[in-house]
Amino acid sequence: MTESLTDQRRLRPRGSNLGRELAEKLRARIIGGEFPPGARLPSETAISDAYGVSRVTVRTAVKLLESQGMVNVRHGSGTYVADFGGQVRTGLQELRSISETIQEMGFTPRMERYRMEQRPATPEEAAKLAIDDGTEVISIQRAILADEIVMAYSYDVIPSSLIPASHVGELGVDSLFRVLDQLGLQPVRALAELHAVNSTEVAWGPSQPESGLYLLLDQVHQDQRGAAVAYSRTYFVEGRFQFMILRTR
Amino acid sequence: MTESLTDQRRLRPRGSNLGRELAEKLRARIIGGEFPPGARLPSETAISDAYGVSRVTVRTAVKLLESQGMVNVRHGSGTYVADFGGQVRTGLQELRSISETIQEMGFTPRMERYRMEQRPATPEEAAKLAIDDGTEVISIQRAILADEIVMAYSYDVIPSSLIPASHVGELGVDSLFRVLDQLGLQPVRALAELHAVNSTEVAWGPSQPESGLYLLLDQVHQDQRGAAVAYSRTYFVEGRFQFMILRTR
DNA sequence: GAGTGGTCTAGACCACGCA
DNA sequence: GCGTGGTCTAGACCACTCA
Repeated sequence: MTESLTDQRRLRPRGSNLGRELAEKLRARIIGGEFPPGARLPSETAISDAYGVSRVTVRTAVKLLESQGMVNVRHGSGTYVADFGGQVRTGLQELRSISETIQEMGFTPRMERYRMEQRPATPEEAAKLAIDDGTEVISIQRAILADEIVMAYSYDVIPSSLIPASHVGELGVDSLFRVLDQLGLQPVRALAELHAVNSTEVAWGPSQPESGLYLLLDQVHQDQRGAAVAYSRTYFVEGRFQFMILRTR
Repeated sequence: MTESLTDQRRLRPRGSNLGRELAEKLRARIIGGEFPPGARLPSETAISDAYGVSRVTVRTAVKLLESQGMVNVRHGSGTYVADFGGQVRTGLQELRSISETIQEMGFTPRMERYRMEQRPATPEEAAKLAIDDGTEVISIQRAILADEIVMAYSYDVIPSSLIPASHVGELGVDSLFRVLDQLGLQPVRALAELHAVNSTEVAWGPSQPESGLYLLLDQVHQDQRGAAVAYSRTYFVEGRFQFMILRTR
């Protein structure tokens, strides 16, 4: 391996780090089929040598993959690729763009904006966003697709004051994360609530899921200073998106 | 600080580590009022000196506290005690007994065993528990109540070999965690999958929830060695139990 | 016993905030 | 400009698995 990760340090995108990058590369190799489910990854020292990074860095990468349910680590034995049956799978505790997640699992993400309007915040939205009742917000309804199949319907609310007119057009078309990122409002944490929902009023348009069964992720996104930047209710169509979480004591 | 954490290495309980211990000590000082909400903790180097551990270890401790919503870390400024308003908010990412959680929310937990049998594992169960097809397992169906209201219906499977006959009677009556703990099989991690479920076949007995809507926590509990000790499918009645999770980048 | 992951250290340099 | 947290390294030793 002649290409060292550290050489590219200056070119790295924001919010990235060597561990994260290494995790991406390993994930790509896993999805690419080089390491099929059940296969053992090279040892941590071997990976460390191959990529020219320290073992500590390798370990942060492996831990990330583990928390995403991508691999299982067995002390004294090795790190093995998990069997996630080709489904989109993601670790809940890590805040990431849905589009990114879809892409990394080897599918093509797309947004479809259904409706967007500017209106006063409802009391509930105002409470979630910690703004005054009736403050102007931009409300967006969009569908999130992977390979043209709807993964989720999302209802997002953002205080209008955060979005300059020049960027409004991108909302609901591009990834919400990407838009916020460009404005320096990258969410770094989200306080999320989980619910099961059964309703025919969530979806719109053609090809609505038959069951009407969703996993609702009700979350407030916060920026680095702890300020609320967005309130999202994202309804994931049950069975199309796999949420997992590594719970530890 | 004369008492160095590293000196006690041999006395440390299993499954612990310096970072976790340090987090406990810091948490105790925070709860004890030494650092009230909004206060800044000593710098990482200062803590590292005071406790005789490396800064890397301090950072793992601080990260743990941050993931529990105990502190907010601000780059270039410091680490501040969060204002958690007296509320006990149990995050999903932390593995705890449901009974314990119910108790901490001020309710009285109770188990109601509906059915228990010993039988060969189904292929799916065997796969989850990493045992051979057809290995004998104990299957338990129980309801978990808080103040006599059903919070969840749980379907648990445990390899028979793990449970001595003397403890079988407690299964499904006492907290599963407590029973496993007594056998030295305390789960330290669980790989959980989340699903929305709508079914009338989950619940039993009288006073079944009308909606049939559940949040399913499908999880494999593992002990310290990574061995699967139990496979649980717990159906939480939607709306009666609140799951929160702090997602971070 | 060889090889794997688990833990920890000391030290370096970078990026950010704040006065 | 100084102090803070953010990242990364090289190396050490321990605990575990498996042949």
